[in-house]
Amino acid sequence: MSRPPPDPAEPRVTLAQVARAAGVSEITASRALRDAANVAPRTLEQVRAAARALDYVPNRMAGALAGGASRQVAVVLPSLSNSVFADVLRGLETRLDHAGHHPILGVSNYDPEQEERLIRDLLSWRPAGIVIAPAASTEGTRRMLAQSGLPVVEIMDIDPPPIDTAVGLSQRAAGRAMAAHLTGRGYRRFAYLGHDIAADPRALARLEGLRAGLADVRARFEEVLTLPGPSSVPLGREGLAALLARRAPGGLAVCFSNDDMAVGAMFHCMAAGLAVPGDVALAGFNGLAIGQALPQPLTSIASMRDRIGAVAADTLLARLRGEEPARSIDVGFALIPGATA
Amino acid sequence: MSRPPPDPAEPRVTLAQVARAAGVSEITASRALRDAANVAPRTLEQVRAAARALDYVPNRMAGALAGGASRQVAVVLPSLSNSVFADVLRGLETRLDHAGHHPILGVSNYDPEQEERLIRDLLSWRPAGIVIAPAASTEGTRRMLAQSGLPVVEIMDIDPPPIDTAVGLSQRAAGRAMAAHLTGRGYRRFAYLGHDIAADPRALARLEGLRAGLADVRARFEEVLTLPGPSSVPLGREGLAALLARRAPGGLAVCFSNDDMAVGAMFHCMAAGLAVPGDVALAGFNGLAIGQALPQPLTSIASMRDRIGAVAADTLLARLRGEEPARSIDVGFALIPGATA
DNA sequence: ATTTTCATTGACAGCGCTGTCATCGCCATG
DNA sequence: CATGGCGATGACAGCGCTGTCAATGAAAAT
Repeated sequence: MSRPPPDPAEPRVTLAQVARAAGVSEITASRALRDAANVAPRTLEQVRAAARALDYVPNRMAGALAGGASRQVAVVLPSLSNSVFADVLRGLETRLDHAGHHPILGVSNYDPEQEERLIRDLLSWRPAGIVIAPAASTEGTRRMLAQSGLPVVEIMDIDPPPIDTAVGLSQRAAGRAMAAHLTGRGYRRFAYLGHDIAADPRALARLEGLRAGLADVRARFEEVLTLPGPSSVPLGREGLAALLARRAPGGLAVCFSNDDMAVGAMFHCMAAGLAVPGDVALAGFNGLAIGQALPQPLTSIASMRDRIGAVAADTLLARLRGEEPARSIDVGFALIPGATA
Repeated sequence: MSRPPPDPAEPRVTLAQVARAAGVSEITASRALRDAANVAPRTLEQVRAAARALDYVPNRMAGALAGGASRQVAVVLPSLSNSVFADVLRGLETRLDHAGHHPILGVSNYDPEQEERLIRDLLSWRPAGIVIAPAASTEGTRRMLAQSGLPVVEIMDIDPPPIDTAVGLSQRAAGRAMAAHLTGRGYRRFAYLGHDIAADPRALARLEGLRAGLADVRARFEEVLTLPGPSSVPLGREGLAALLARRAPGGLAVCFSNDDMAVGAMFHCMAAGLAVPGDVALAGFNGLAIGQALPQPLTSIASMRDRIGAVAADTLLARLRGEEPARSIDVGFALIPGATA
């Protein structure tokens, strides 16, 4: 059982070798392997055969350096802890891959400093563009992105003025829509339960939308509780337990920063024998599959995350082709009435 | 509201300009910005100041081409649909980032052809190494990886003979452990409910482990049901409903390919008024947070996914430093007794 | 038959950086 | 005071590829 030799003098096959084997010049081989235009069919075949025979793997770094665009796309996400950004990433990767592009990934953990450093690092790979779900970005970050001269697609929220292009939904409008739904159903007592909001500008925007919506009917949150740490099922479960230790349930509608929190809250109600929505009403956000598979489907707002990823990729690719897509693309959201509020 | 000028003649700052501004040669500037060794403190400061003043962003493609290693790591995952690989990716990214490396991501969708194409593509970026959670890999894939001369870390399962290095757990042993747990608790009727198994070699390995464990007490699955599509909460819910349309629940223990399926099944039981584990016992796999936050914690096996990602990264980095870590690293697993079986 | 056109091919330079080796002082040593 | 050693710096070449423009020859046009 010996490890394959680390191949210290690794003599990688180069384009020059392929060209020699095919009996043509380097540049002709290069063209044959790319455009295929302006190359005689016979030559084309020879070059392809030689490449195949030698197991040639092009060196795209050299290619990108020499002239072509890089075909790598920097992707900066604030988190991979719940499925939200995993969904976005999936949509992104699929579409980029189809176009022969690949994501270089960075996760900022909602830390503006880390985000800035990350962007600086990723930019040094000279990507063709950048897709970012911003944390509370620093001024330096914005300047760097603007000055990079690259297409920049900011995803998730379309309300803040984009540096270049935005793809997502109006987080604020989503918040308002949920508030309207809840007040429309007759609820008059409200609480908010979220993860650490300071770091997550979109959760904050939704909260503000909720507040604005409640204010429309002169209602307000009795309590806004934010817990440290990323949103998660256990956090929602613990959170609701803590909240209900202080507040009478009767007719209280609780809004969550994310479906996973709401699902955890639902579990608490099940375990504590509380009727939903009779004793407590629960409203989530994102329309995750898990919420819809609950015995009672969760009241939520579908956020079409894979769509955001896909559209972000398409928008970026369009800009790379020199087109001028809209500065701001609203992929919308949909209220899911569910049965928990 | 005008888009920032696409900067057609984008004159990016180069090392040469920094060197000129600092009044030193290119190579000295290069050294100052990297090693900092063998550079006079005064020169060092001048170069750094110049770089800062010019907003210099190094071009690592050129750097990698010229000599240094690439500091990009190809990462190939079969899916991002459930949190399993998102967790792994998170662990990977964190550790790689700390070491100044970045993942280039590819998702194979459990398709061997796509996986092979993906690897070919990613290899053309001349990464420093590759981390892969293999689908049912083709012979071509294995050859390509072996001949690449790069460190290759295969993650998730340590049973198949690794091309180079493996980090994960014994999927088969995990299956056996669960079987032993269930038979030990007295269950004698068993069923298996999974997602499309043909494409997922690890789920298959676990199933075989389960079978082997059951065989130890002369038991076997009454039914092995695999549903098309990736594992998900709704799929588990529908799946159990379908299964119980054919099988009497009384004392049946159902094993799932993943916790999300089991959680869906739990929801079905709640909705259908079935007692768990009285009428049906449920056993998942992976120890996802959601399963543990259920009113009754799910019987499962914790698979330490972020740990796998972190260890995979560390192993790769160690190989890049020229060390010789073990060929196979077992991060283990832990049975979670839970309360559903 | 002569000129024009076009498809095909190649020579050359250079992308931005780093490894290698040479050079230059300056200091400590005898 | 001569010598060796060493820290600091730079010249040069080249990583593997592609854009640009020129050269070639054969087909098309006159």
